[in-house]
Amino acid sequence: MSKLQPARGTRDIYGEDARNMTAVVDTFRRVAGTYGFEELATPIFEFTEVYKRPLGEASDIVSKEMYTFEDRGGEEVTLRPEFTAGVCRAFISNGMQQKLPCRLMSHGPAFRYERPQKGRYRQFHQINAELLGQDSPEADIDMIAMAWRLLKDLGLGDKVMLHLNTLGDKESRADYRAALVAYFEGHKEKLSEDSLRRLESNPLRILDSKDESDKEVVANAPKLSEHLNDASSAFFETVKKGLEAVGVPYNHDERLVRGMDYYCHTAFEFVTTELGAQGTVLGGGRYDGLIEQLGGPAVAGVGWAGGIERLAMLSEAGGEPARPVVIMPMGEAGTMKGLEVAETLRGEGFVVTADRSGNMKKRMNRADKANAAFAVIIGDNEVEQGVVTLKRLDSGEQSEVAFADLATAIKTN
RNA sequence: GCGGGUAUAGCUCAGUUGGUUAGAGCACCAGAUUGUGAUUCUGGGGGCCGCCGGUUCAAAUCCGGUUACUCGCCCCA
Repeated sequence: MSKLQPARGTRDIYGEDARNMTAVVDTFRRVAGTYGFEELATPIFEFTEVYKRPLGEASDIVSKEMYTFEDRGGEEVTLRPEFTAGVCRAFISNGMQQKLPCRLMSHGPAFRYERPQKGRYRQFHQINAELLGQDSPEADIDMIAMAWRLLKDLGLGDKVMLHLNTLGDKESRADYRAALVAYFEGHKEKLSEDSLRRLESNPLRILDSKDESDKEVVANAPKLSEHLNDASSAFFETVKKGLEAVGVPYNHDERLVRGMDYYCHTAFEFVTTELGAQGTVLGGGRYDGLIEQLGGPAVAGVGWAGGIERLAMLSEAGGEPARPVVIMPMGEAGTMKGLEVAETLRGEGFVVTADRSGNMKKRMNRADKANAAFAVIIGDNEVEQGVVTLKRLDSGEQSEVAFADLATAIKTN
């Protein structure tokens, strides 16, 4: 057992995992591209202020979830825990409000100092899409439709379910929050210890508590849908109608909430039951107050982020790598000719590697393990005659082929 | 930060009521075949039994601690 391990909550990604994750990102790029999104790569760390300001000093998030450091120049910096704040900062920094709307896609690592679990790492990877500068419900529909198309393209149409809710506008939210707190205050004796704390810090979170006694209390709690003002319910109705129009199945989940108060209207999550407690595979919503809170103009925003590891685990979209052609030169002349032949074949689009060490048996053995389709043997005999010995590894049959005919012979075999 | 489970070879795992040189399969290396693989046969390398301490004549095995992994809780921007 080696003592050299990656740091807690981090891991090396290679082989099948790497292929699956790459496939998720490739699919994301292609799909988001068809919705007019362009790439924005922000730094993976920012001044701590960028992440801290929208959250409020005292929250658990700031105090125990962020990777925060003081750098050598004495600056407080934080490894990005999510994409949205950094994207909004980039939007402000680069004056992007000059050409609204902005459709921005990003992907890469993010960091949270948490206890690792299945599908939850300290360094994890996300795909992220933000649509800035559209405050109409149709923008929300576009975003959800795009997420749904991505999930379907990843083969997850049957494995995930869309949970949808509205948080209403500022006024509706404040109204509801007050009603909710009043209700829970009257049922304190039945609430769990955790929820009593939440009553102070984040009452909406009591709604998705996993405690059985809490669930009983929640069942009769006032509903947000009963506290929506006209504008808010009209907004939500449009979103629902739009989803039906574009064929995205959804489930109105009144317990789906967001804690931070820059969120408004649409909140959604695509959830699977196949990943234990970490069922959310992609989630997002509308955050019209965020950019202003960061010190920018009043620009509306709606976006989502998806966990690449979780999506990759479910979809296994990576497939197998292309089968290589392995060059096996024998002798000096063969080695030189082998270099030349390899380059020619690569130019034709083949995956070509060379195995120049060991006896023929070893080389064949390695070629077999590499899942090679062909072995190309080039010895002194072959060089003299201007041919190679081409062996098809699946059948074991082999024949001599002129240099000039090699690419064609491989293609047609 | 809090609770449960697990820790034996590169991987997956056996290992009896504590008992003498700790096993298997797969993988790896070599040979049978010095220019022909995947099948077969023969042989081989590899383990401080996570770590530290305790009980005992004796610990992979029992006890305590610790670390890592894992499942859940908190949190989830």
